[in-house]
Amino acid sequence: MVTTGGPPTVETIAERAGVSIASVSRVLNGHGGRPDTVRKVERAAAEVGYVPNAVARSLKGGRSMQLTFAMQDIGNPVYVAMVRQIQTIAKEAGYRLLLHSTDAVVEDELAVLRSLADRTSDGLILCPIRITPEHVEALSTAARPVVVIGSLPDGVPVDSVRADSVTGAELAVRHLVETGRRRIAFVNGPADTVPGRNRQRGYREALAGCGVPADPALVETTDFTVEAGSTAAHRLLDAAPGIDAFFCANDQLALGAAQALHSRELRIPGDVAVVGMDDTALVRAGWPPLSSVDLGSAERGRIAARMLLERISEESAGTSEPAPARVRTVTPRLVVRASSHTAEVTE
Amino acid sequence: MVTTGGPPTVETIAERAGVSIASVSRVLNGHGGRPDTVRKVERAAAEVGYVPNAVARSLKGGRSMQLTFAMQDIGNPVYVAMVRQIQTIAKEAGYRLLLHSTDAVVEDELAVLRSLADRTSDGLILCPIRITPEHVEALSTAARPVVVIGSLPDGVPVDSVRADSVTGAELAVRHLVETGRRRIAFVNGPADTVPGRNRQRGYREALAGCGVPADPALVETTDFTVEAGSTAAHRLLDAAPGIDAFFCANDQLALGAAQALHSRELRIPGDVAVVGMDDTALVRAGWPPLSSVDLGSAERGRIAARMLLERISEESAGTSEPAPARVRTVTPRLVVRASSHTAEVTE
DNA sequence: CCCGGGGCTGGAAACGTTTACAGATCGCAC
DNA sequence: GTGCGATCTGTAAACGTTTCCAGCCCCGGG
Repeated sequence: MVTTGGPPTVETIAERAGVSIASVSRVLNGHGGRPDTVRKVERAAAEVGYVPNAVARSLKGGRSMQLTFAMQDIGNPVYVAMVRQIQTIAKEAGYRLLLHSTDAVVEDELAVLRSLADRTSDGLILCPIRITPEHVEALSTAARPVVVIGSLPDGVPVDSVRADSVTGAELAVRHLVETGRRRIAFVNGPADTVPGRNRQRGYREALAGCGVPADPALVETTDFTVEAGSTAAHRLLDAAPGIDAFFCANDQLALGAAQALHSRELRIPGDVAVVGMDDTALVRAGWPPLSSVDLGSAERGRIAARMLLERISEESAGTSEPAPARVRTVTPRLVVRASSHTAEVTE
Repeated sequence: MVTTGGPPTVETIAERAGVSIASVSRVLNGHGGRPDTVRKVERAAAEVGYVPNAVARSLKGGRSMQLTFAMQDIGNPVYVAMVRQIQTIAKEAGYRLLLHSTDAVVEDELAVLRSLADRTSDGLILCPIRITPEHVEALSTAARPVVVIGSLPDGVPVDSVRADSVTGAELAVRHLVETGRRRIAFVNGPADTVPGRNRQRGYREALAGCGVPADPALVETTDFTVEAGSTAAHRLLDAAPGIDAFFCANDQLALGAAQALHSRELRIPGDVAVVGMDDTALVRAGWPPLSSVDLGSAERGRIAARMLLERISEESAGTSEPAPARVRTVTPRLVVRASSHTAEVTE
């Protein structure tokens, strides 16, 4: 009476093969069995097209073989790069990947963290844009291993992998100064975010380090989009004469700045150099190809995924004391392309 | 003795509240109960920070509340647009989203289809790049509802939502002809894919319809990337004199063509017009902003998600006969921007 | 006072799998 | 032939939830 219409289960196979469900399970998981038992079970399983119910398996085993990646908006190429790496590593290890766009809603991020307790996911990679006290609380009490891509306050017992935007910004500014630029404008993203603050700091410190005077009129703060970049660049060009370079906190902003320059018939890099940040696929979209600081998005994704898997296996190995939180920092790398050459050169 | 170290379960709450697990479940699902029972249970649940085990719930209920989206590569902005819509709709309906990159490996696509039987996912949205007989077989016997984004042979009992690339290509070519272009080159993606074939057909038919002679020397076939677009454009410009427009089967290809033109100091659209396809976020990345045919990626994603949810609820409503396969076609829309204006105009 | 009925409640089964345990089977050496 | 060990097998429990069903309580009407 197991031969109902539903999909085949171990019981269906057991009946067909004339053995117990325990034997079916053992054979199917390669845990031994007499040769003829193995044969009968495998045959029956193939005949009915048996596929194990992963949900039941998860319930028994306590592991869902799913990882979650939560970021604000998959539209951002930086997150796309991360998703790619994470997905690849997850797949290799036999995990599926759950995607979560939080739209930068704090409440959503917290909901994701809390829902770790529902056993749906074995671990979480989170890219928070801001860290509130609630985040710290939720991270500390997370029901499953979490890896944060971004910077965390000291003392939060959670692994993290961070970019070094300060150094990254310095790389860009120094490069511009070294190639003869002096009036270097800075188009930044929202200043109340961690990346925003750090990139601003790197910009200032590099200028100071190079002995170039800082001019507040050369800094604009706006959203991380192409349109915002264009608008900001226009504003800067109107207000501050003599700008010979744009350093932008983001490739999107840099593309926007490049458009503003084009529409004013200014030449890149002849009249004005442009350097972006993140080194996303977008650098090859515009003209000329965009110099950009690679903050290691792909690498951060890869490292985060590896760290998470490691935590998960540590956890299931049941070591008494959990290892202390690990922090990895990825070193930035400046990629010079035509948009910041001294003379106009095809890359 | 339920008070073990593990996470709280209905049993933990039942003990604490002095009621049975059945009552706990009922209260927590809002299925009535005496006021004081409700109070006790809710209080106990709050005290221990109870979160229901979604896996157990799935096992009992037969639904995982997860949808799967499988495409070749999340790096493609077209898929990003789809993911966004799908994720939004899934979330609204209480579903989580599983992502699957198949890297265009047929075997992977089939594996995804077959794994629908493992109960992990309640439905699948699939973007196949090619349809093999194995696909047809696997689609017909899929264990869960599937919606295909793309074109399916007649008779496959699966919902699908398709773009109309033929008409889309015609829109682009007609627009170019109407604005005075005569030597219209075509940079296509791989010709052995459905979109590749259809875009080629649209190009040819539009030319014929407009009375413009077709010249095989004006057509290049390559991969769907920026670099390939640039290379192909260079080849065409070398081989076929007098080209005054590029129609590209893809925004990436169009950006590549634009770069080739820039590096040859040809003006867009003054000397050569450029029109892309898909109307992705990339159209605003280059300069000038790119005209493009919107094939409705976002809309296709949205429709596919809705269709899938509808199928799922039909299925669980247990209607005797499944409704026949639905096919929806999204009508393309030409978005004219500066890259194909008759005279150079800032958008 | 007794009976009937409506709403709550608790016990138990079910979803499909893995696995501990005990019992069966086998081969082999004595 | 007997005893022993190793290997395999089947029964049953467990994972955490929802839900069927029977029984209970309480209340109102006769």
